[in-house]
Amino acid sequence: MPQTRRHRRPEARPDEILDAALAVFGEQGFAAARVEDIAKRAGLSKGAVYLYFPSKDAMLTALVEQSAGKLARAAEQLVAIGAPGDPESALRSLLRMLLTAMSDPDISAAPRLVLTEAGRSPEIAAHYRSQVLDIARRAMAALLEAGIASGHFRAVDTDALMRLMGGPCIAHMVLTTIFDLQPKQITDPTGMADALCDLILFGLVPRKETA
Amino acid sequence: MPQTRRHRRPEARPDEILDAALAVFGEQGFAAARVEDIAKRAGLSKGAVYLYFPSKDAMLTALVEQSAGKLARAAEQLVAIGAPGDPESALRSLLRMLLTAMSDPDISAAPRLVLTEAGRSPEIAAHYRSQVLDIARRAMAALLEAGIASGHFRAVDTDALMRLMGGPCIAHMVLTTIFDLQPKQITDPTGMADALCDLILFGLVPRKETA
DNA sequence: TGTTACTGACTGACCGGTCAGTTATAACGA
DNA sequence: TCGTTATAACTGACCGGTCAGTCAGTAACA
Repeated sequence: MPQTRRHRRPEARPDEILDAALAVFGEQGFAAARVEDIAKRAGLSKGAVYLYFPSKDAMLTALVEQSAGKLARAAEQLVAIGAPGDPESALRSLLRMLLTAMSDPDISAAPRLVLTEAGRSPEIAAHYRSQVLDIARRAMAALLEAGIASGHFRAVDTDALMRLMGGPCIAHMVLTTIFDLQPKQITDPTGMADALCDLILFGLVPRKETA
Repeated sequence: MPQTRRHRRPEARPDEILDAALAVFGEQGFAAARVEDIAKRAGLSKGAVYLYFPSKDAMLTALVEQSAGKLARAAEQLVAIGAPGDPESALRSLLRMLLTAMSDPDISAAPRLVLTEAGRSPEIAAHYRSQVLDIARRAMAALLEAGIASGHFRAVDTDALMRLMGGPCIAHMVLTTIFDLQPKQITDPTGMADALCDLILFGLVPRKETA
């Protein structure tokens, strides 16, 4: 008798299958991924997978939904962080959190998958847009407006700021995980976040006021 | 007799096929794209495509190589732009050029394809990295170092700056073409480039020196 | 004995790649 | 000018492999 019992926690199957699916989709892309490989990785046969999901497409949808939910919750926390009267450190926390997340292959796998599959599937794009991007944008807008109101920030365009903050996070993910281009000097994500934060706050041009 | 002559410029076929391939790969992704659809779009039958390319993979490779060549040449021009003693406007030109390119679906189609397929194909990733990213990084490093040497810029990390400048361009491409998220206030790419440039140069925190 | 969870052989559709055959044009000779 | 031959360019039916999805059967429990 094998030590792994067959009837052990069948209610955990969907999540186990989704974990496996995320790994395989991430490695091969959705179209090239084989359902049998996902099943193998989850310790099941192909047929068993179809007891829990009606189709391969449904696995991708469930995966995206799950990951969008997690990120949406994280984004809401960030809105809460933006509440106190120190927008500069709120911005720093936000960047640190985002870059740390993007540096972790386990966390960034789902967004990366969305990035590569959203072009092919409008509903995935729309879902992610409404569940993640819009929320992130609102969080940033709140942070920015609070900063402007308190005089800490200049009055700049929200979309420009969204691209300036979100862009480096996407770039970091793309450069590190897809092109294997590691930063030379700054190796940890927190350091990179701080360097970016410093640039975003104080700009490239030196200030004459200080000393 | 049909007005389209069969023997009309057969030497143009490879480029016509690549144009069609770029469109179809861009819409469906490489794996899901059908060679027959590419052939149809190029006004040929499937068999004819195989007179010019040995395999579907070869089409993708040729496509990436072609586009990488174009971008590499553009990047070299940008190094030349960085030469004069005004690094601020060089940076502005660079950002304008990149964002304008990323806003044009015809131009951004190839980088977008690389973005979605590089994860699955190490050789594409390596090729693009060496032919495009490394050159872009060198161009930015040259620009930054000139700016620092002349006292126009603070001494910041090259990789951080690369992410800060390249990131918004990638973000712009991803947000506009994949998620269909247009900026609210700033609609043209030049305006967005200028807004970003202003932020990158002068930062979010207001300066006390001026008035 | 019944039920739940699962297996893996199988089916059918799809698609990359091949190739025997077709067509349009050119080249040539009378 | 008109057959005849040669050939470059192309077609589309077909082959073979792959894989999503099915289902009859099996093993492990209660």
